[in-house]
Amino acid sequence: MAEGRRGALRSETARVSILRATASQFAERGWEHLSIEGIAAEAEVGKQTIYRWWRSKAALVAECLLEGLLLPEAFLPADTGDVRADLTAWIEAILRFADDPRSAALFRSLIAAAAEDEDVGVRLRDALGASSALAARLDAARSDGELAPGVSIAVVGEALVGAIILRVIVREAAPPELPRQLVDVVLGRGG
Amino acid sequence: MAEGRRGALRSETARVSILRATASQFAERGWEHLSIEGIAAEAEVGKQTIYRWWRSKAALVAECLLEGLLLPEAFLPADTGDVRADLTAWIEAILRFADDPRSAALFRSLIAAAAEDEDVGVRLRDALGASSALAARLDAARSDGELAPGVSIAVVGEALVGAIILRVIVREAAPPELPRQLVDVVLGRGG
Amino acid sequence: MAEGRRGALRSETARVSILRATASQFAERGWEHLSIEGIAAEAEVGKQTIYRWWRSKAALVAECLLEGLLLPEAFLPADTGDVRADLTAWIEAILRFADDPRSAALFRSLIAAAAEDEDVGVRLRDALGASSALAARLDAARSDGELAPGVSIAVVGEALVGAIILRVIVREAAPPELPRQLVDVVLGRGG
Amino acid sequence: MAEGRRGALRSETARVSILRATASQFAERGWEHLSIEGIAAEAEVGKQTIYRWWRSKAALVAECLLEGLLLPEAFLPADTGDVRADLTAWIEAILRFADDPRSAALFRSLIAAAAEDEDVGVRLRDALGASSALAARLDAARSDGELAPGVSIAVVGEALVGAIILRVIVREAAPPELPRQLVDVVLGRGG
DNA sequence: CACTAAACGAGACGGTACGTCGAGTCTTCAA
DNA sequence: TTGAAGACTCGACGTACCGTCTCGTTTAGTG
Repeated sequence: MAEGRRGALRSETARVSILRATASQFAERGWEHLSIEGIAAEAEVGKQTIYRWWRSKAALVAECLLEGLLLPEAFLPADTGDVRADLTAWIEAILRFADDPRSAALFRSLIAAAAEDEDVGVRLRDALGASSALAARLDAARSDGELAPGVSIAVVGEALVGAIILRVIVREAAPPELPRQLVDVVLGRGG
Repeated sequence: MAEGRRGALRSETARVSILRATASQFAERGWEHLSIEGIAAEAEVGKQTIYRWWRSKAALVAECLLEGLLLPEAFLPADTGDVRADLTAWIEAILRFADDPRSAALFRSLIAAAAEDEDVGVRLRDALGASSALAARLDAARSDGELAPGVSIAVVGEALVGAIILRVIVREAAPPELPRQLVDVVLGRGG
Repeated sequence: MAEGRRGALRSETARVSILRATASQFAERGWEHLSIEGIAAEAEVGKQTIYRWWRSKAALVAECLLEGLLLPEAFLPADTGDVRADLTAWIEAILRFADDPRSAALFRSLIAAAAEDEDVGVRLRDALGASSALAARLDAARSDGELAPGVSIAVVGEALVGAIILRVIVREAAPPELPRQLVDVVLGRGG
Repeated sequence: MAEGRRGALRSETARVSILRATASQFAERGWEHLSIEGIAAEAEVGKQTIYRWWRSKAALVAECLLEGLLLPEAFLPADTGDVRADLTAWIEAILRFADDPRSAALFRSLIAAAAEDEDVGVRLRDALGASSALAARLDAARSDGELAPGVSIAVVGEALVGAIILRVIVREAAPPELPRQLVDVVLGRGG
C-alpha cells in the first residue's frame, strides 16, 4: 500500500494552465514558433515544471488535442440513415471550419506537428473522426446495403480525410460542390 | 533592352551548391532541424548569399523540390491502357518509397514544410504528380470509358494523394493490398 | 617620356567626396562606428575606389586631419609678447572647443583613432600645434627670458597638450581657472 | 527584510573566467579587435551570460581595470621624503612599462577604450594613480614645503599623466632624461 | 580612330561578429 | 518533494561590414 509518498503532489492548476497556454500559443503563433518559454510565461509556470511532465512540445500539443483544446468539436458524422448526406455534411463541417483563415492556419500547424511527431499524428486522425466514429458510420452504411461489399471501410475514411488534409496543405479553397464530389468518388456515382 | 545592369552577376556555382546542401541537410536533419547556418556551412557559402536570394528556408526547400533534388523521381503514372493497373503501380511506387524509414522521414518533413509554407505545398503536390500527370492519365481513362463520367478527375487525384499522405503522417505501414483497395475505392469495385 | 602611363587618371572628384564623407561620418558616428561601407555610400563611390587609394580607415582619417576637415582650425598660439597670456588663451581656445558635446565626442574619437594608428597620432599632435607652432612660441618666450633656461620646450608642450587630452578622455569639465593653473604649473608660479 | 530573491545566484566562476578571458583577449588582440564572441569562447561561457551582466565590452574592460587584471601594478609613487626623486621614479616605472612593445600596445588600447567609454577613462586615470595616491604624495610634498603653494596639485598630476599618455599615443620613445625633465617642468627647475 | 588599360559605379562573394531568442539543464528558495 | 524563478551553456537567428572579386562603363593615352 502506498510506499510513503512525500512532498507536494502534482499541481492540477499548473497542469491545466500549461495546457491552456499551449493551446493559446499554438493558435496564436503556430507550430513552428511555439516555444516552451512562451508557454511557461503565459502559464506563469517555471520551465522545469513543463519539462518534468512532458518530454517535448509535441507531447504538449498531443495532450491538448486529446483534451479537445485545439479542435473545437470532434467532427462526428451524424447517422440520419442517408450515408451520402451524412458524409457530405461531415465533410462540409470540416471544410467550413478550415475556411476561416485562422482555423486553416491552426489546421496546417496541426498537420506540421503531426508530420513531425507520431503521437500528434494519431491524435489528429482520431480527432477528425477518421477512425472510430467514421468507421462506425460506414459500417452502418454497409449493413444497410448502401456500400459496396468489397471496399475497405478504413480505406474510404483515409481517402476522405486525406483529401481534406491535402486541400488544407495546399491552401486551395474548396468549391461548394467538393463534399458531394468526394462522396461520389469514394461511394461511386450512384445514388 | 539592356536596362543598365551593373555589378557582378549572380554566381551559379553558389546557387547550385546551396541547393545541394539544402537537400542534403534536409534529408539528414529534417525540416525542423534544418538551419540556414548548416546549409551555408555545407555549401561553403556566406549566410548573406542565401538571404540575398531566398527569403526563408521554405523557399530553399521549394526550389529544391522544383529542381527534383528531394524526391528521387517525379512519380509519374504509366499508361498501359489498364487504369487500375497503372494507378495501382503508381501508388505502389510511392508507398515503396515511403517504406524506407529514411524516405518516410523525408516525406514527413516535406509534409511539415508544406503545411507551413504555401509554395512548398504546391510544389509537393506537383512533384507527386497529383496535378498534371495523374490528371492526364485519368483523363485518358475517362476517354476509354473506364471511368464513370460524373466523377471529378481532380478529386480522384486528391483522394489518392491525400490517402497516401495521411498514411505517411500517421506512420502506419501500408499493407500490400492497400494500393488495390485505394483504386477500388476511387474507381468503384468493378473490374 | 615617363614610363608610358595609360588609362583614366585618379578622379579628384571621387577623392574629395570620399574625404568629405569620411569627415561627415566620423563626426556623426565616431571612430568605432565609422565604416568604409557608410563612407562609400555617402560619397556615392564604389568601395574599391576607397581601397585603391587608402589602406585603412585610419589612413582616411589621417588624411582628413591633414586637410583640416576634422579640426576646424589649427589651434595656433598667438604671440603678444606675454607668454602666460598667450598660452592661457591657447588652452582656453582648445577647451572651449572641447566644451561642446559634439566637439568633445569628435575629440575623443580622434584620440581613439590616434591610439590605434600611428599616423593619426602624429597628425593629431601636429593639428594641436604641439610640435611646431607651440614650440616656436615657447622658444620665443625663452629668448625673451620668460622661460627658465633649463626646462625642455618640447616637454612643456607635451605636458600642456597631454593635460588637455586627459581632461577630454575622462570627460571632466574644465573649470575656468584651469588654463591659468596649467600655465602656472609648467611655467612656475611666478609672474 | 529578505526581499524574496528566487532562482540560481550569479555564478562567481563565470564572472571570474569572463574577466580573465577579457584581459587575455584584450592584451592579445587589442581594443579594436576585442570581441564578445572571442571572450565567451575563451571563458567557455555562453554569450548571454556576458550580456546579462555587462552592457558592453567597454564595461568588461572597465571592470578588468578595477580588478587590476590589465595593468600589472597600481603604479603608486613612493614617499622617501624626496618629491623629485619619488616622482621621477614613478614616471620611470610607467615609461619602463610602456617601453615594451606589447605593453605599449596594451596601453594604447586602453587609451582608445578610455576615449570611447567614460568609465574606462575614469578607471584608467585611477589605475595610473593620478587621483588619490599621486595627489597624496604631492600633498605631502607641499606640507614639506617642497611645492610652491599656489599650484594646483590635481593639475600637476594631470600634466604628468597627460604627458605620458601623449608619448604613448604618438609612439615616441621616451629619452632617459624625460622623467627628470617632466619633474622639472611641473615642479620648477629648482632642486 | 581604333585599341588598350586604368579607374570608376555597382554589387555579389566568403567571412566574422553582432546582439537576441529559445532550448534544455541546473540551482536556489518558499510552500 | 514540488514548483516559481532564474542563471547557465549552447546553437541558431537575421543583420552589418569586412576586404576581395567580378561586371559593364567611362576616360585617357598609344599605335
